[in-house]
Amino acid sequence: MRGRFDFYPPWWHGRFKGCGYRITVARQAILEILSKTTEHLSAEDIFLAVHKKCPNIGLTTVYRTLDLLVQMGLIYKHDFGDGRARYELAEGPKGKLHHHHLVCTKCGRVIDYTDFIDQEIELLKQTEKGLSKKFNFKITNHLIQFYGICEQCQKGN
Amino acid sequence: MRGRFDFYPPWWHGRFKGCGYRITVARQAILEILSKTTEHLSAEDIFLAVHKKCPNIGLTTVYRTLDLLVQMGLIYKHDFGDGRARYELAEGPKGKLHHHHLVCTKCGRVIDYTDFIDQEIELLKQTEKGLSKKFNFKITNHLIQFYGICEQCQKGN
DNA sequence: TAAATAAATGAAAATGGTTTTCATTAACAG
DNA sequence: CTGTTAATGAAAACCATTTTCATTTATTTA
Repeated sequence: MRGRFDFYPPWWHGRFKGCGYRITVARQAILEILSKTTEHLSAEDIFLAVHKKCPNIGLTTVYRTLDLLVQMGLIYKHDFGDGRARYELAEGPKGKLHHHHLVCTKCGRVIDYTDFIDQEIELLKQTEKGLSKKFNFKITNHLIQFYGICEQCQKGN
Repeated sequence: MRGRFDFYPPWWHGRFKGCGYRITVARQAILEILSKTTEHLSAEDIFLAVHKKCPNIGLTTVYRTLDLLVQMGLIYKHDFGDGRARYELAEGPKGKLHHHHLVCTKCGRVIDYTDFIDQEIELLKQTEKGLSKKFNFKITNHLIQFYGICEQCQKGN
């Protein structure tokens, strides 16, 4: 049975129209993949997932689409130090909790956490203010990440 | 005129000996370059600088030496998002102030800052403790970085 | 001090994620 | 439906970094 909103176009259509971008099969497929996972997918991950449904979509298009989505602010591009970029939906129609990441340096697992975010934000705000003033540096962004060994890797192997 | 300590081997010799590593011309040259700059040099920067004095030292050796130095904890390897790793001496014989970085997303300039570090460290400590407990994650490292536009880039160009 | 040995090195090739090129296809305004 | 132009796919290019392998060199041993 169809949900109540299935007759309306996906929420991101407006964003595309507003920017003059075309809504293509590839772009819809890629956004669909990203909106159906909580993982941090690499370009290749996304390519493989998209490929199952649309085998004619190439890796190049995946990269180009991801760049576009990052530039539009629809997704985040992360570097967890494993030599490949990872992507994550920035927000859904309902919005999404701001979070930071715990990265396991052994298996590469990434854990999102929202705890302590308030304190972090507070500190960041103060630091940003101080640094902006002292160095006359206009801060637009920050990166906080913790590295270590996850539960699983501490136990077996 | 020679300084008082020029007759003693450089302070890192002990570290090498202790680990069973050999003290070679290339390693000394690379460490010398790194200890004479406050900049965040890329492997190629270092290769070029070393090349002036010792044209026979190859880029491969620079990469290998940098890996070794990182592993020994003598230098830090940073990723400021410009597609190449950057290296910085971790500490001198007198030690070095712990600092974080402000990265200009326009020109790539990196500013070290030590201000607010105490508060940051305090927050990090608390956060690490909380996260370790909640996720049973053994945190070994963290990354804090601010991005924005530097003074020069705000003005001209 | 000279020979032995194992680590370190240089040059060239390989790797691998990402970007560019260019001819073709498809979205969508009219 | 048709023309315009953005979007695309395939292949090649890119570029920082790593690997291979034969040679050199720092250090050990005799």
